[in-house]
Amino acid sequence: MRSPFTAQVIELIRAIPEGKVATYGGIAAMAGSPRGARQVVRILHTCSRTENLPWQRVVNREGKIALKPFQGYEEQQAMLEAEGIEFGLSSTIDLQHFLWQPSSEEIASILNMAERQT
DNA sequence: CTGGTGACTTATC
DNA sequence: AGATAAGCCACCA
Repeated sequence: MRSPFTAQVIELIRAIPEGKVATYGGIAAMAGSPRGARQVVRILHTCSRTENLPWQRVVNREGKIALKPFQGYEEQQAMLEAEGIEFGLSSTIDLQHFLWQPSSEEIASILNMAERQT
């Protein structure tokens, strides 16, 4: 049994389309907790393996990979590039082009889906 | 209950 | 641009 917030975050991450990325804070905000970026981190830690999450599509607010080089940075970059996401000179993703920005209706639909799963 | 912990974010220098 | 500090909050021991 997960908290509603956790279930919502998981569904939101699952809903990130291929070729797009989302930010930690953005996911948290969609799940109703604008300051909950660290919760998203924790959920990725605990659920990325077991929940089949596209964890590579979550980056920090600068559009950069948050992982340390020894934690899988290269793996993440490779997966994103394979989806068509481009990295700039300083390994930065252009959020203007690649940030996932669902409509409020989409978000509501996803959150609804999370609710059904409990 | 208390304190520690993050793949974060914001403010400040 | 880079470093530092403080804020953040659900979870866990």
